[in-house]
Amino acid sequence: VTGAAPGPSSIRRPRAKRGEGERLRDEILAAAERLLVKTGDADAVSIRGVAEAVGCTPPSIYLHFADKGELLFSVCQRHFEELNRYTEDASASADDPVDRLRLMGHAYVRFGLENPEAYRVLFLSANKIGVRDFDAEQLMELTCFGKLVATVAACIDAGRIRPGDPFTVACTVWVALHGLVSLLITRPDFPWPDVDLTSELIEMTMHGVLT
Amino acid sequence: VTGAAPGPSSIRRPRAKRGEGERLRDEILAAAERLLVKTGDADAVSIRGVAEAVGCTPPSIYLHFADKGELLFSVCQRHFEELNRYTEDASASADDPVDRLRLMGHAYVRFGLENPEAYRVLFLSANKIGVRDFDAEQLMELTCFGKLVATVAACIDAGRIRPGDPFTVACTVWVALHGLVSLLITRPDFPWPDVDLTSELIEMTMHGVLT
DNA sequence: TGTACATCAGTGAACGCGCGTTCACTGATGTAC
DNA sequence: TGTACATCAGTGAACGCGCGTTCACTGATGTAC
Repeated sequence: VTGAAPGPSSIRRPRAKRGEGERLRDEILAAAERLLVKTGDADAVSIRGVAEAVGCTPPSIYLHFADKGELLFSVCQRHFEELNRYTEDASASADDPVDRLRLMGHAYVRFGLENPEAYRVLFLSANKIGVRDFDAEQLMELTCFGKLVATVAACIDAGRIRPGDPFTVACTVWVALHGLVSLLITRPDFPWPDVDLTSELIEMTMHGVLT
Repeated sequence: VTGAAPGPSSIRRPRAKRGEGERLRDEILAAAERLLVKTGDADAVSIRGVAEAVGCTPPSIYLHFADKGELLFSVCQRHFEELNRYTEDASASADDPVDRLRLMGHAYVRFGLENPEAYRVLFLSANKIGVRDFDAEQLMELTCFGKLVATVAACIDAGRIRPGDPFTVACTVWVALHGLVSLLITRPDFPWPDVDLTSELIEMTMHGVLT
């Protein structure tokens, strides 16, 4: 009633110096990521919302991204890199391939539970982020699936996992882990048992796969 | 250019007879279900879209549903009933509890792959369908999870599955199956191996769990 | 050293669109007297 | 049998909103001569 703020919470950021136009690009990406994580829904992130969060106007975003799809695609790439960091760190800390497999599983689940909205965007929403898709090759690399296959192969070579196609085995392992993360995220209201379900599942998977 | 149709493809349905007002309710539900299955996205189903599909006007929908959330909630209930039919049929055809478990798993996956958009709505989207939630008790019943727990318990009693809490074991089994369905649905572009991954996963799960 | 010009980093206003929902209404059908 | 009235099953028009995107522009900073 007392007419406090002029518009919405529109704090204008200062215009970048001559050579620093790319700085806005980073700020847009960061803001889009924040909003995506906050809402967990690509549809809920709007160009206008991002612009307001950054403190610029909507058209400015088109100086750095062709359209909304390209913006969201870039955000996803960042999330994938974060996931890679999780599993990379985990697998680096063990020499035994079976231990490494276990640790990677735990790291994967931990990434999902600590970044549920990011996980939702990466694996739970339709793969059309805007118009753009990730192709098969990109997916292989980005989802750290390559590392998983290699680790499984090492286990098989060492005679620790029953002989079989490493790729297929890696798929079943990934599938099981993904099921856990996605259900814990989308159905937090389900009366989950009061045990460490992650360990429970990983041990079940291990037992199902080991020699 | 030749001005054929008057509005959009607006074919008006005839008004119901005096006592048959409830018929529109069914038609709305059916149309909403069709649209939901076609788009696979609750956000993409609009009151106006449903109205046009039915052949009535948007306000008519409010004669039968309080708001959009209530409409979508009702559609979900129908899908859950369909899922129950799948698993019911499958489990009825085997006496051995382990066989029954296997069959239920296959039926669950089959439901998901044959009704991907329904599955997406039930298990992949946020659990806020509009404003309404399914509560824990409803979920237990609707997802046919109770049957799964009972079957697992039967397996344990028969000494076929390693001793443990049936509920927890059922969770890990569900989690694994869900992971398969959801990844096959959301990532059809992933270079899945050319094997029956469903059987592969179910056998892995069984091997991980059986005595 | 001065000035015209190019470029960079944006802005302001508007476009047309589809959305959920509300409101006042209409016309057919039944019922009471 | 006639008529006033209630109810049922809707409709038409409008509300205000947020959206992606485009267009013409602006003002500061650098560069060439």
